[in-house]
Amino acid sequence: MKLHIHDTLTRSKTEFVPIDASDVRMYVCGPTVYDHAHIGNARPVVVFDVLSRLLRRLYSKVTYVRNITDVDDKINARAQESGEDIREITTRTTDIFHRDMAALGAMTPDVEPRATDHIVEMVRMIEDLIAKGNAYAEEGHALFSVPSMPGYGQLSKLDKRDIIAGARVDIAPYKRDPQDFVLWKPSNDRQPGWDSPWGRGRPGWHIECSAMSLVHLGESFDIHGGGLDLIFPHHENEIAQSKCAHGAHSFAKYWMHNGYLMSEGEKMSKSLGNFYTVHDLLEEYPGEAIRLALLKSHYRQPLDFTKDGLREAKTDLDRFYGGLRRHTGIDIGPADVPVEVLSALCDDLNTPAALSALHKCLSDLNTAQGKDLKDLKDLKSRLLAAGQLLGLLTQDPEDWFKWQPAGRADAGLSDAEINTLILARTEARSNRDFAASDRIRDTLAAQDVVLEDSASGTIWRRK
RNA sequence: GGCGCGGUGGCGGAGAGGCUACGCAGCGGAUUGCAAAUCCGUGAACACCGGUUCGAAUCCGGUCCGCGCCUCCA
Repeated sequence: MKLHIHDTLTRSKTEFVPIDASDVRMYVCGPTVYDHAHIGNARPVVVFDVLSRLLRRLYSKVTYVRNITDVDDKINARAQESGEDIREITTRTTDIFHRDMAALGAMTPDVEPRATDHIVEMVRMIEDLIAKGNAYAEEGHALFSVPSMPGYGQLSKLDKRDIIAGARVDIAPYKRDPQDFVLWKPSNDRQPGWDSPWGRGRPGWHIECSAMSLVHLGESFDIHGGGLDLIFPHHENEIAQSKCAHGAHSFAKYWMHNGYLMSEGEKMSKSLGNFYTVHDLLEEYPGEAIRLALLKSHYRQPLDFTKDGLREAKTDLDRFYGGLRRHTGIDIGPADVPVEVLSALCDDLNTPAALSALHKCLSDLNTAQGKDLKDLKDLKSRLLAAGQLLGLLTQDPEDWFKWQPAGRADAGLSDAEINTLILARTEARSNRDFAASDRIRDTLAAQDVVLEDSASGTIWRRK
């Protein structure tokens, strides 16, 4: 099946044709590790995780690179405030990021390069740009000369006048042109720095991604992804650096950007305090519910992330896992992903349409009572295969229903206590003592434990 | 000011010139000791004003509302 994606360069949906079908290469901008990832950081991780899963289904080999930015002035500022060592901040934050993203069901990228491991390549690239006349050194800085690149501004569709008119600060004296941007800047003794032809310093923001994509994917690769907010200046400048260094036909063939996030109807901002970190949300909700809440809208649409939406996503998953739990005894076999799911994803990653098809799979399974075993096995296998492609429905239903929030003040009833109460209730029911039976059910309900009676016994779940 | 995105039923959210998804919630029914779960059925929408068209939620123009970006520092 042919994959179509929306390319930011042309602002239109186009057929995806890989440069090399035997190795599809994708680069996505990863986090700057100075603080916990918020839900806005999680969106591109989840979106491009789905894309990488889809690509792996369509092509024999995929190389997915997502970097860690561990040198940045925001990190330096954090170290200044807290007194914590920069290395400690970046290591600790990276570990938490890994755990949080794993909880969202995001697979580890094939390569996760760190900026500080690629300083040599960055310096080499800057030297190359200077040698080619696309950059210059001035007062300990190295700067990219924007007028040296004829097509600058193609990704963001900004022209020179707009960029200068929009500049929010006075133009630094070491710039030859107001649009020029920093490739390398000098560091003082308290700032991290590396020796370079321009003195001890550190890289500018954009050069790292140009250098890391070069090392791990080559001069040309297929897809470059990230959030909408990175189009300008970050991606525009990456294009400038890489194309000037390696030729007009080099660098990313397609650009994909996910839409921005709002939170509870307002734009996310620290002053409003409506800033959900993934880490905090995971204290209250299963990671899979967060993932589903993100995938319920199309990746390019604006998304208003709310607790209500999260609760709804959890309810959706209760239904899916409920269906699976009812068929626990049915083994699964190899199954094709339903064509509706695959075609939805191949249409520019239309996850809402794919989820709609996933619900159809569930209905098919739920209405299959009385059908023979082979049908049930097929239906269950198809549902799970479809879920797998979306990174959903990957856990044991029992684990899903027994999950309880880590952030809860009182731990509630243990599994064993619940089972004991259910046993007592079953005894009461067999004596037709429904008053006692209902009392026990009310007790459990007060602890957010819901019972379901069936011919084969009573099962329970936490709400 | 410049560039760009969006406004769909009570809610979430696809689609996109005639076939009007899907989910949650609601309502009616089946089932159940009663529930829960499940199943069956069901009402309900395309921000506003013009235009194009046999036909517009979908295309065009305008209005209103919400949001993003406008380098290096923050």
